[in-house]
Amino acid sequence: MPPTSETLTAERILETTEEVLRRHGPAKATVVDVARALGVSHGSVYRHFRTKAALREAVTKRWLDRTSEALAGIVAEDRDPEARLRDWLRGLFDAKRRKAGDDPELFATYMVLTGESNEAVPEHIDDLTAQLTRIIEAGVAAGTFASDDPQSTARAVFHATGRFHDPCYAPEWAQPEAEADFAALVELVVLGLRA
Amino acid sequence: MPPTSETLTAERILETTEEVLRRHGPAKATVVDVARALGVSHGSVYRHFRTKAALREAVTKRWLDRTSEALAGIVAEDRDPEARLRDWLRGLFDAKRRKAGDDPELFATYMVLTGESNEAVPEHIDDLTAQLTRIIEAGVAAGTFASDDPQSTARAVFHATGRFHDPCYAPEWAQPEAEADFAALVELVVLGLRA
DNA sequence: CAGCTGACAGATTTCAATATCTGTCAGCTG
DNA sequence: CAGCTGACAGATATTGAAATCTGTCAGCTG
Repeated sequence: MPPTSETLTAERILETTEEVLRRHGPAKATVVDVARALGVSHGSVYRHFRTKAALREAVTKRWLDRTSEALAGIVAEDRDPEARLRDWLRGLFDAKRRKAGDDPELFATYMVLTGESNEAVPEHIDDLTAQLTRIIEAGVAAGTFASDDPQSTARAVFHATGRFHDPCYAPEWAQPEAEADFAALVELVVLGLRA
Repeated sequence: MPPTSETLTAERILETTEEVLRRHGPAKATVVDVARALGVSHGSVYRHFRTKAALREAVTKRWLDRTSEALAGIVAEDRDPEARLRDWLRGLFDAKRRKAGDDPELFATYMVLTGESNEAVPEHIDDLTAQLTRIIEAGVAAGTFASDDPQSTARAVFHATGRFHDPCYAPEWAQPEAEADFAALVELVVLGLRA
């Protein structure tokens, strides 16, 4: 829990809200709980976030952004685009699977939060498809990928691999055939992209 | 509603259960309701179905099988495998989208039912991937598709197109970009299959 | 006076009493 | 006597009263 004597900042509220969500779950985590954990009145929390929904959405955005940032490194590298695409898809799958497997309750909590939020998820998907677009553009430039519209192709690749990053499939990720299915799907997608 | 004077048969119970589910929804449709609609005591329903869950699962299976049967025709045709694959994927997408769009409440009801059932959905998926496998095998035989393991490739195609047949994406099917996204995804998949 | 508090109204959630449902079975009926 | 009925026990769902929460704001405090 963060120290209670510093000035109250949006950042500290977000950290504490994450903590309260982890402890109480999405259904029982109240603004009053967050305020109590921070040692302030709940009115002070409303000074930084207009509504409870806005607070939850901000927490959700932070959580999603952590995944995007981890993958941004692969996009920025200067390597064979096909290898980067494979690593990027693998990185996304592993990150999601790890989150879902390591702490299923927390993952379920964020599933509820993303379901509530209208902005956070589309923004996250835009982030990710923008990254994919850059990799595919690099592949087209290098002559290894064929695409007359990298943005649309990136969407197609993102949709095609949904089974291995969309949270609604999280239960399947633990099954033994998941690895082979992932490999087969990536192979199909990469073949479809080749010039 | 079916006539009440005929002998009580599993088939009549299933029809009436569908009717009751359509009218009352999954949460409020009880075995007593079904028995009342049939003009019998609920004990008689339990003579044909051991539990309420078994009754619901049987209704779910019937519903899913109707989709499989509609697509089986395309598999059996004697045409260019690539064209059949395109038609099959289009047929699956259209069938699901129509079900979801025409009667959203009934679709939501069946989403609940499939969520309850442990057998029906995997069986349905096995049905569909078996159909896909036959089309891909035909393509390999004809030399238009490349695959060293049509069954695994069929799974990959099924997974790749999940966004356009998996009910968890039903809300997206009504959006204007769905058509273009579907076309782009089918193109990617077909390119990935070409010999 | 910028930032925090705490009382407040209306909305939401909890909880326990009450009603309904599931699944069984002894016995009725045609 | 094959098939159906309806009463029953335990499980589940509904209901409404009480408790809690959300969001506001007038006023306190450093």
